[in-house]
Amino acid sequence: MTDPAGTPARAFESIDDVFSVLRIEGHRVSTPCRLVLEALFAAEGPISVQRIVEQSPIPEFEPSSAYRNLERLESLGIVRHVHLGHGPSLYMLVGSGEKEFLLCERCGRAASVDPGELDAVRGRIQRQFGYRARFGHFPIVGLCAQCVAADKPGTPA
Amino acid sequence: MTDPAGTPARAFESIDDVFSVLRIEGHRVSTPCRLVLEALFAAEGPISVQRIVEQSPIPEFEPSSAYRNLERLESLGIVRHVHLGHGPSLYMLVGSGEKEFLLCERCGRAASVDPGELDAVRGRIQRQFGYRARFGHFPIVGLCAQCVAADKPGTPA
DNA sequence: TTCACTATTGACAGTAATTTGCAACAGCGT
DNA sequence: ACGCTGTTGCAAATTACTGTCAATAGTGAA
Repeated sequence: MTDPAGTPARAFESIDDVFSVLRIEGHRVSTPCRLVLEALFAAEGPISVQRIVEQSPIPEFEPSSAYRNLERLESLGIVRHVHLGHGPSLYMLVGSGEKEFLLCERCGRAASVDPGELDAVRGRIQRQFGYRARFGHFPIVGLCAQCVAADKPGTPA
Repeated sequence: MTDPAGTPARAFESIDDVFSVLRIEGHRVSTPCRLVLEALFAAEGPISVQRIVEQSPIPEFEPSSAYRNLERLESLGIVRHVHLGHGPSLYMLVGSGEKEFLLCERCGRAASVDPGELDAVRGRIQRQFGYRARFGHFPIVGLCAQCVAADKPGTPA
């Protein structure tokens, strides 16, 4: 909902939906491609290339192939990635529950929320600066409630 | 203004102020240390280690020394760094105009604003999620006014 | 001013996350 | 089943750092 002239944002019900799209677009559905998508469909949240590769049953599955597949899937609007802190990029399927992220720079915990929840924040930023903020690629970074509390003078660390 | 139990946030008028603090804290003012600070004082905005090193007149000045000095200066609250996009960390002096950043993920331009300008946004985020957001380390990322306009249906790319 | 102590350096190797080059291989339309 | 060419595995390259260590050079004291 509300995706003006952006990514298609179609939701894929199953892996086979994605395979169809890939073939229609003239791509091949290879084993690494399949493995990447299986990992993404199985994952709870955003996952790293390392996780994708090491949980695969085929030992010769290379990170470079995972990167190449993810890159293509991303260019087709099927996958996107988020940068949570200093670690590697984390990949997830588009459409299956759009999320935006708040990251605590102290404890490292990331909270994911539905985009609607950030519309007020986004609205204020757009009115004030003309920016349309997206917290799905780079999160909102700061201190979470717990770390804010731990920071308060009078509260011992 | 408003720095509850955080970094000292003293402003350094000159390089020599910094040198004094370093010596008082028991550190030595070496040539690389001097070069790093000169680069930071001369810079218009946040700069990379690469820029610091390659604009130095001493050819044997190593990036690793720059990193070590920046790390210490940062731990003393004299320097901080920001991540603008996928490139290397960018370093700047603390105190000489606290800034927070808005980054356009399309055109790559970063706008810097005074923290006060983001207080309304920050307040809303804190009330809604309990997070105290800081956009001085990771920026607000989205589309700037120009790129939003270019994105509008009816406006050719 | 010289001395000695040791923080800091240059040089270089190491690491993590990717990216690139290329010959061999394997999807897929026919 | 065939063959075209998109993809792969493998290896080497790249980028942004981080770690090691003997040599050097700031600093306070003599």
